[in-house]
Amino acid sequence: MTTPRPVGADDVQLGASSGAADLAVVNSQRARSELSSRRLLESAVELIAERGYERTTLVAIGERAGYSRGLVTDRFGSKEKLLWHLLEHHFVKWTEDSLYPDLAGLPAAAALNRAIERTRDNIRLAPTRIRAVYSILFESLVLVPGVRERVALMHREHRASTAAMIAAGIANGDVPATVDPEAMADAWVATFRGVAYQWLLDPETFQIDRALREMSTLFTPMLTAGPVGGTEADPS
Amino acid sequence: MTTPRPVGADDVQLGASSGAADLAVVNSQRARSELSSRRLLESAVELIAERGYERTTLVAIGERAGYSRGLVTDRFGSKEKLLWHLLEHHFVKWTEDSLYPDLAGLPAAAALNRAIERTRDNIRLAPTRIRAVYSILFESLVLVPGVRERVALMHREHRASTAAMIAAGIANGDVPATVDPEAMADAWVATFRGVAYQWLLDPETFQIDRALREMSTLFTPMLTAGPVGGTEADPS
DNA sequence: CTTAGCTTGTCAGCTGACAAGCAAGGACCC
DNA sequence: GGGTCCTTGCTTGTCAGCTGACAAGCTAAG
Repeated sequence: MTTPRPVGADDVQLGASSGAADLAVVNSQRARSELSSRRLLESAVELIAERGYERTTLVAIGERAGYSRGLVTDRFGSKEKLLWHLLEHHFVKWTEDSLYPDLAGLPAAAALNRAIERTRDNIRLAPTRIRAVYSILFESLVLVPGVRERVALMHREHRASTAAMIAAGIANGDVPATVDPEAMADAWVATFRGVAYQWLLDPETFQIDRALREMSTLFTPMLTAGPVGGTEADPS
Repeated sequence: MTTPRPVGADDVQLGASSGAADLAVVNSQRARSELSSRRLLESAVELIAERGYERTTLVAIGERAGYSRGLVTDRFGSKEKLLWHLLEHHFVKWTEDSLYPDLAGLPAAAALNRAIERTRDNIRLAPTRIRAVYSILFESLVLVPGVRERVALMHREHRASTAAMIAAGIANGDVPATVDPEAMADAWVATFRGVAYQWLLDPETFQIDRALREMSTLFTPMLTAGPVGGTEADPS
């Protein structure tokens, strides 16, 4: 038995598949374990995207990755630790390291539109990963309490930072003073999650691009201090 | 063994607890079975609201209702059939028989505000039942495929009827012609679901009343053909 | 030879389903 | 009205399938 040596946050670059290197058999032990860890994570993400976390079996993860059923436990310690790894790595880290910096300094309306664009790009580029993330977010409602609390905290922070952004916009006149920052942040995050929910629920029928566009149509005027109270109804 | 005799849709009026009758021991067999069915459904709803469907055990349902573990299967046939019963009874039936008629004939903006009010009332009056329903909606993403398809269908219909309502509003001038009915319906349903999600996720912190109010603030102007493009910014 | 990577054997806990059985209700007959 | 017997409501015994965890062991790297 190998001592459970949890994969560090930066051991693995999931999604950045190094392509041909997979076959150029570098048999160094370090390389082997990195490869297998990456494959395990990929399998896990795929399976979670397909059927959620609870219905995903360690056996299934191992087999799809081309290994045995025991490797996941050996690598990550337990199934739940794997979940935490995915949660922190794919969601929290992405939000904090990639999304937030990208929005920094933008006026509120522009920032929210940028967030929409980023989401659309992500869905186009890595739909499986996004599905897996959202799957976990929704499933967290009925998982181990700890996970739900973590996700709840993420959302609290997300609402808070959105509200802060809107409040800043009010302070320097970009956003109408009639807006309630916290309430608006509630609605913003809600719409985002609801769009994701419907997409997961019914990928074939629900047109997520249209829905994201509509979000922009809906929120932009509310966050824009129009020249004189225009609904932008008549740009002709 | 008793032949599995599934409870008919109108055998049981869940929630309409007849109060004192519980103790006024009417030992008629018919009365006994109605009482036990009602109690079983109540327990199931409570437990699903607390921990979701999959983590709810037949043993737990029976025990909480004051019966044995075997009764649920005997009454409903299987755990999954119980789920279907709740789904059709609590959600579909409520929407079609109670909500839709209530909105009929109202202008779009008024109808949507009425839907918000109804939701708020429901949450105040029967929070547990509402939590259970939403729990099932979100959990359906990772349940037996059949359930998910049913829920997806419900949402398709819900979007369609919302879009139709908006389109009708455009036709008779209540709603600005710039609005895209389908896209608006997408966003509307999305916001509703996202508000519910955050409420389930974090009941203590998320202020659902505020969020519902903000939904109104957000959608009402978009669905109202203002006198002359007013954002309703200044009602003073 | 030592250690790391990975596999396989094995086990225990849980859960839903089903069948057999018990006790109380209720209809029918006298 | 009271006794008999069938029916209904409910319980308990039991089982099989699944799954995550752990330990021992094999193979190849170093």
